[in-house]
Order: sequence, then structure tokens, then C-alpha cells
Amino acid sequence: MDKQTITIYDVAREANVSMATVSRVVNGNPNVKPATRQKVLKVIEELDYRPNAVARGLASKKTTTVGVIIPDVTNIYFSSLARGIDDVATMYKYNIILANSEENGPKEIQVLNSLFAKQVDGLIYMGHTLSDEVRAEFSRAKTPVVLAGTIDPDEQVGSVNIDYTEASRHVVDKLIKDGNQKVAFISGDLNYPINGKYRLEGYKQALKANKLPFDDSLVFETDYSYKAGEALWSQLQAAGATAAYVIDDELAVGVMNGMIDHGIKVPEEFQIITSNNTILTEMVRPKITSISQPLYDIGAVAMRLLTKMMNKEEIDEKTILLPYDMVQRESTKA
Amino acid sequence: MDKQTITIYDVAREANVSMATVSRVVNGNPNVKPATRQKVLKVIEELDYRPNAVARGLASKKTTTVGVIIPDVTNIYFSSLARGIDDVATMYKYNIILANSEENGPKEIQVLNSLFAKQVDGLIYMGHTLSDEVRAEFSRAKTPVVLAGTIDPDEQVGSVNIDYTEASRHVVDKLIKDGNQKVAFISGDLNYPINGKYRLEGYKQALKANKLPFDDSLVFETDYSYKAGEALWSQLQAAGATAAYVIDDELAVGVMNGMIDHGIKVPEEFQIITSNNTILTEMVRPKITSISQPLYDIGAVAMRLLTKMMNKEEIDEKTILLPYDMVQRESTKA
DNA sequence: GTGAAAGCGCTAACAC
DNA sequence: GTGTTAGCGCTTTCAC
Repeated sequence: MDKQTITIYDVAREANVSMATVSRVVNGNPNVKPATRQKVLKVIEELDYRPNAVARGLASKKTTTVGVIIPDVTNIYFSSLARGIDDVATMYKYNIILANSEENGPKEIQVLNSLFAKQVDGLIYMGHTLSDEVRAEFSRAKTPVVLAGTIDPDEQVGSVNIDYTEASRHVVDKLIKDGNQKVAFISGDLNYPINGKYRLEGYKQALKANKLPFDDSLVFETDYSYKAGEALWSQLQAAGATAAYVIDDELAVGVMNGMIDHGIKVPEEFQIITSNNTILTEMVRPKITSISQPLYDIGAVAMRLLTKMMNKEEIDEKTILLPYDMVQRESTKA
Repeated sequence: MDKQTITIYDVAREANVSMATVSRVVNGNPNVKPATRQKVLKVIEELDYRPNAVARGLASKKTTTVGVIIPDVTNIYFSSLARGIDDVATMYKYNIILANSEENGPKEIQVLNSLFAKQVDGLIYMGHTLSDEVRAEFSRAKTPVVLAGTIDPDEQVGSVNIDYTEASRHVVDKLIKDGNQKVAFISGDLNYPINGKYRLEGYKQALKANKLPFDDSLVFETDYSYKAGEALWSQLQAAGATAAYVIDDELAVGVMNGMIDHGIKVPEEFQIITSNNTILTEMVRPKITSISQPLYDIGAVAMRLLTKMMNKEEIDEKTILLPYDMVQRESTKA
């Protein structure tokens, strides 16, 4: 037997006012006489009344909830973005429905449908790529969408990223200038535009600027995992690489440990630069030089952009690039 | 001008049936003639009808949404739990509202209120401790609650953990048997029962079993952070410790690196065992011996338990202990 | 400054 | 097997 849930109606009755008035005080509407407000507040307190957000959502067509699609919360890159998202969401009184997509097509679609069914006011999408099916779902629902740390080559929806091409060019250039003629590009799936298009392009630009030929055998496509990196040492040796730019920190740690475990000295004989500057880069020995992306900020700015969209505010620019940096550590020459 | 949202009513009209029938087919109720079902399905397709979960939630008083309180998604220990939670939630058609608490009292309460206002069907709480205020909120809302990787000494609500005392006793015993007379206990906040009560108790039990005195100066209370660990080396040296049991992996890596960076050899001169067996333990050199907790499973089992509670199924035991293990690596003697 | 009343889109008896 | 009809608890015109 549920202890009867108490509603706005109960409060109205006890306070001798109408539901509308109670609603006004609950929502901070200024058009209420102070005395009335006090009276209502007192009754709310006495009855321990708690507004039902579901009913409010139905009536107002706003849920103050946003959906967040994440490939895997367990991945520090994405969870850092998520943290930024949640913090500014909280700041603006939104809650987050978090869903792991595994970047698995059917599951992604199902999850999106479920979020839209729940009438989220907006959506933040994170992933390595944006499939046509997902894009189709975005336009089917009229809900505003922002991508965080995720590229949409078409720039149809809002997005927050760094300039991956430029960052990649920057660090590969450094590696070359430090004396490496053969710099490996160690990537995840090259079908992801962020890898195969942007970062690879930056890699090529650096080669070109230094009048070095592009050599296919120096491009490695592998899993985003520690183990995958660990296994790469012999192929890197075979290809004659003396340095590598790696697109993921776990992968980079794997590459480095694989090298070291097989007697190759870092940075003396092999140099490494990675991409995400997660705490990992500081926990291993030698510490790894890295591009530093403002992960938390990417998430935070993405959520901020989304709040503007949800409020139908004027947006000056919906494709945002945040500045990156490079942190010099022990896996490269100073 | 919103393109008019289409409702169950529109479908009913177009299909020449009642709203009830549409509702039945949408919800998979078998009491519908196949022919009718087909007709309705066809109209749903044509109109691109999508059920509104908010309206459903209001009418049925079930939102198929559960709240999840997490101190920090960015922490791999908690995000591993969260991943297990989300996977079985999805399996049972629930969505997760994820909220970072920072283990900050007022924020925690506010977040809880917001989740309850959204009428979550259940709640999973993660944290290092359970304040009285939080406990009070739990009982104020009649919503079922399960703790994941979190201790409630009172066992008032459901919970899933490992036996921290026993695990702690086990590894400290090993360290002693391996020849260490002075084993440090490196902990986070000792006010957290999981540390100050359970794990410390296991530490003491191991000492006692080996007829070693308890020595206060071997107990270190510090932050759960890499930096904090790194700074500990001199105090450990001063105390004469030759081994340590550490309650967090990041902290353990910090302790180890601090030692190594100051010329102390691990494991020859100092041995370390940590608690969470996250991927970190494999990424550093030497790799760190660890208690292995089934983090994903703790989350998964917690969510499973919660589904049972939400369905008001019979629960045999709401305080669940999952088995732990120890993984021997390079930071201890074989 | 306040109230009356019409929904929001759906479920859940209950009747037929 | 299908339809009717109350609500669910709140917001939001529109009057006054």
C-alpha cells in the first residue's frame, strides 16, 4: 500500500490557493504575492511535497534531460569528455541519460530510439565515426545534437573538437626535425575520418614539408588497445621506424612497453608521441610526450553549445575547434 | 512551427481501432487479432509514430529509468562498475541517468532529489561511504536502492561487494610470508568504513596470525591519487617498510614510481600489492601484483539485484559478496 | 495577483 | 478481441 503520493493538488487545497499558484511558486514565477508564497512554501514543507518531473515533462514538453551516447565509459578519453558534459549539464539543471553504444550499429540505433522516446531535450554524441543510419536518426528527431570529440565531415550538426590535422602535423614535424627519417603513423581504424582523413593528412603534410616520401609500410592500422600496441614492436622494427606518432594513449603505452620489453631503448632508439595526454602518460616510465587535448573542456563546451541550441539562442558558430598543446616528456628528445 | 507530433490517437483514427488497441500492439499484448495487429503496425509505419515514454511513465508510474550515482566517471574503478550496470540495464530495457556526486554532501543530496523527482524506478549508489543524509533520502523515497562496490555497515539496502577484510588479510599475509616484517598499509580516508574498518581489520588479522605487532607508523592515510603516492617514498623509508598493501591502483603506481625514481628497487627492495587490478597494473613496469575484483560483475550483479527489487520479486539475499582473486605479477616475489 | 479549466500522450480498469 | 473512459500530476492560456 503506497503511502498516497501527495500532489500539487493537495498542496493547493491545504494552502487555500489554486494549483496554478502552487505551480508558480514551485517554478519561481515572480507573479505571486510574498505572503501567498510563504503560505504555499509552508504547506509544501509540511506535506513534504515533491514535484513530479515526469508530469511536468508531459505538460511542458521539456524534460531537462539530455541523452549522451558514449562508446565505452570505461575508456578514459571518453569518460573525460563525459565528465565535462555532466558538470555543465548539472550547472544548467539538466540530467544526463548515459548510454554505451559500443559503436555497434544496431545497438546504437536502438539506444538512440530509446533516448528520443524518453523525449530528451538534446543529445550529445561521442564516437569515432558517424554512420549514415545514425545521421538519419538525428534528422528524424528534431532534437538538437552536438558531437563531442567526434568528427562529422559534413558539419551538419554542432560539434566540438581540436584541429586533429594540425596537431598531427605538428608532432610529426617535431619527430622529423629531431632526426627521424622514418616516422610510423600508428592508428586505429583508418575508416574513421578522424584517423584516415584528418590525422593521416597531418602526417602527410609534415612529411611533405620536410621533403620526405610517404611510405605505406609505415602506416599501421590496429585496435585501440594495450595488447595491440604491445604486439607491434617487430613490425615497427622490420619497417625501420625510429619513431612513431600514436593516436591513442593505451595503444602508445603498449607500443612503448613492447619496444622496451624487447630491448629497444626509448627515447634513445625509438621515440613516441601520443595523442590524448591522459594520466597514463605520466604513470609509465619513460613518461610519454603527448598532444594535450582539453578533453574536459571539449565535453563542457559541447554541453554549453547544446544548452544554447535547446534554448533556441543565436549560435555564431556551431563547429568549434578548441586549442591543443604539446607536452614534452621523456619519450622524445628535448 | 513544429510538425505536429503524431500520437497514439492519430494511429487509432487512421487504423480504425481504439487507442487501447494501439497501446496493446505497441506493448506486445497478445490479446490482439493478428489481422488487427498488422493493420495497426502498418499505420504506425506510415505515420512514423513513436511512443512517448514520458506520457507512458506518467500513466503507468514506471519510467524504466534508473538513477546511478557515481563519485567520478573518470575513475576507472567506478567506470568499470558503471559499465556492468549499464550493460545489464540495457538488457532489461532500462536506461541509466548517470550523475557525478564528487562525494560532496550537498551536491549528492541535490542530485538524489533530482533523480527521485524524475521518478526513477530504482537507484544504484556508488561511493566510498554512505552518509546519514544520503541514507535518509533513501528511506524518504520508497524507491529500491542497491549499493555497488560500496559498504553500508548497517546492511539496510541491497549491496554487492567483495569481502574486503578477507582480501586484505590474504595479501598482507602473503607479503609477510614472503619475508617482510614491516608491511605498510597505504589507504585513502580511514573514515571510510571500507578502509578504516574492513581493510584495516584484514591487515591487523594478518599481522596477528603471524605474531607481528601492529605499528601505527606503518599506516598511511592519503589521497586517492597518483601524486599522493609518488610523494610517500621518504616516509615509507623512514618507517622502515619493505612492502606495502595499497588500496587503489593509481595510488599504488604513484608509490611504486616514487620508490623507483629514488633508486629503490621493486620488488627486490620493496614489494607492492594493490587492490583493483585495473589495466594500469599491466601497463607499468614492473607490473603490479593485485587483488582482482570482478568490477564489471559487481556492477552487473548490482543492477540485476535491482531489477528483482523493482519487480518485487523474492530476494534470497540482498547483501552479496562476490569472489575475489589475486594476480601475481612483478612487484612481489613469486 | 490568482483561479478555472483544458490538455500533454498514454495506460489500465472495465464493459461489451 | 476490442472499445470507453478515467485518470497520471503538472503547465499554461485565458479570464478576472
